[in-house]
Amino acid sequence: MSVNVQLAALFSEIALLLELQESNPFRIRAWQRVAQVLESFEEDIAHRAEEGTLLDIPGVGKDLSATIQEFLETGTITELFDLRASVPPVLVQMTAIPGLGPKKALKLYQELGLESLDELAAACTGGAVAALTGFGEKSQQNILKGIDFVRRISGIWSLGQVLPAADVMLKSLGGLKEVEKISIAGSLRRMKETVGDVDIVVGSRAPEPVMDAFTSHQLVGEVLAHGTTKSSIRTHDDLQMDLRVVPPGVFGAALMHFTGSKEHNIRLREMATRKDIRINEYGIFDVSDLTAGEKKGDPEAGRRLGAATEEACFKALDLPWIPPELREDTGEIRAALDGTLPELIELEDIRGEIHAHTDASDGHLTLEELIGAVRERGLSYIAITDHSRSLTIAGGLDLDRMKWQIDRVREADARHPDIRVFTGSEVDILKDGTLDYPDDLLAELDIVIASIHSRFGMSGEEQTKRICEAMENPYVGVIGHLTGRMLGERDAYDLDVEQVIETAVGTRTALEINAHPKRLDLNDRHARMAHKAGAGIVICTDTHRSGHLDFMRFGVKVARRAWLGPADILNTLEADALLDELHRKRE
DNA sequence: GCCGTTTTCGGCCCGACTGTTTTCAGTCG
Repeated sequence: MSVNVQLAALFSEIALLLELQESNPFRIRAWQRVAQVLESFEEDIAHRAEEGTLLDIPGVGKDLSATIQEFLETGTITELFDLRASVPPVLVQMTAIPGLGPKKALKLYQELGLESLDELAAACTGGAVAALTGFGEKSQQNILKGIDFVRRISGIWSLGQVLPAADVMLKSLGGLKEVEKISIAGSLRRMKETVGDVDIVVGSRAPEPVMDAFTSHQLVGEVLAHGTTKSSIRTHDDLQMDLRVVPPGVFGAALMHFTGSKEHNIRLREMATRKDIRINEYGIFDVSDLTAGEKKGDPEAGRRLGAATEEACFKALDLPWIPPELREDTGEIRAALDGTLPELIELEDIRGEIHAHTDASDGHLTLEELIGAVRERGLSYIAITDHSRSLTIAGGLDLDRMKWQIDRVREADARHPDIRVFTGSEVDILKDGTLDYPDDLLAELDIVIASIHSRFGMSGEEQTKRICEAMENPYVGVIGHLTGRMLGERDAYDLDVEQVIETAVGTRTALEINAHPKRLDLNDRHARMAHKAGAGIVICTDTHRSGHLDFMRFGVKVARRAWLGPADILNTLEADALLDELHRKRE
């Protein structure tokens, strides 16, 4: 885990502990804000500290910069140490229960003297919670359910897990005659690599039938809230979905609001407030002529400057439309103001796939089936990159089979004049950084992707050296799935990503954005870092089965979140130009 | 705790739903 991410987690913990101490809410927000900034901060925070430019980071002042320094120098934060000692751990556990925040957790702790979630569950069963003022029978039941939920679920979902359910719900609701407009919102629309829930926004003049259809849908396991404009459900698989229904005339404002991110919205509103403009889910309002009382009562008070579409809302703020993938408060508002928003890559820009497995190793498609699938999707080239000999578990090809493979791929290429079929391999990087095939074999291949599939436990220093060593090989065009992480299953192995990127630039080796929804590796932050440093980037699906080529859209989304355009991705090039790029290091 | 093309002090985004209350606090997104 990078220092930035470590610090972000610690700052979030400090914010929560301060909240449980009933500190000044704005002080709490200061810690939260910097935690969020650090999470997506591209540069290594240690470098900024060395440069002495910590104070230039938005939200970092005298105290927080001193805390960052302290952590970098000592590995600990005194304030956090003290907070942990003074806040009972059960309070932190309680705030993970849906519906329980700091205030209620504190009340339960103080009134009932609880020390664990088990004791809280017992207090609920015994009726002690319902007897407290501010709580009742319903709260008591909800807390019991919540404890069960906390113990069962991580609340982190990968895109591949949520999209099918989201599509089903979107289709069902979209088919209702009352629904005029509908869209996914929230982190799923921003295409974060993992999401906590599914947000849907509907434009309709008749909200009740839409709400009823939503809360009684066959996917629903439990209804969490059911209002006239807002409802929440949990599916049988424990995935939460929130639906918001607004009049079609304010759909754009609602979509913008519920797409977030929260930090992006806050930044926009802070900016708008200075100009006496109010932003909410009903529109962008000029409130300069209103009294304080008028502003308070009616969320739609004032002169509406925009609401129907997102474009109109951004225009009302003198901004161009900002793509959802950029709305993370990482400089997109500044760029929009300056007119320097990047042109982002689209799925249609991708010309070919260069990482795919056939049934010669562990893929499920024959060579011909794979070529057919490539043709169906309008791509113009494919590289056949089956596994190398050491990866016996995945049917890696030994030297003889590899030679057979090269011949049959060349034959296939000749058979299909409309699709360029490249020879290739996903060759294993061995423990010492050498490759699983000799150089004279690699030299025959059009495309060599080098990846790590073994010894994930090596130290960060060793692992970094191993990968950098592999990049020094002149035939290695691409490093596959750089960090090896599997979302929800396996953490990234220890690695100095900055060092690897530097070597990639120096050796002219491209880095892969692996588009499999469980991998998404490089992630958006690393991809942005790599591009800024000048590394070449390809987006690959690592196809093993029918349908996997469609993962490309996930990889494209990662690239978009990394601010990358078509010119920044190598497999937007035509076949020959791509090969030239990947072979430059062979010269 | 941070911050300033209205401020170095006084602000700091906005609204819906729930459950418990007789008008609202807490939680959530």
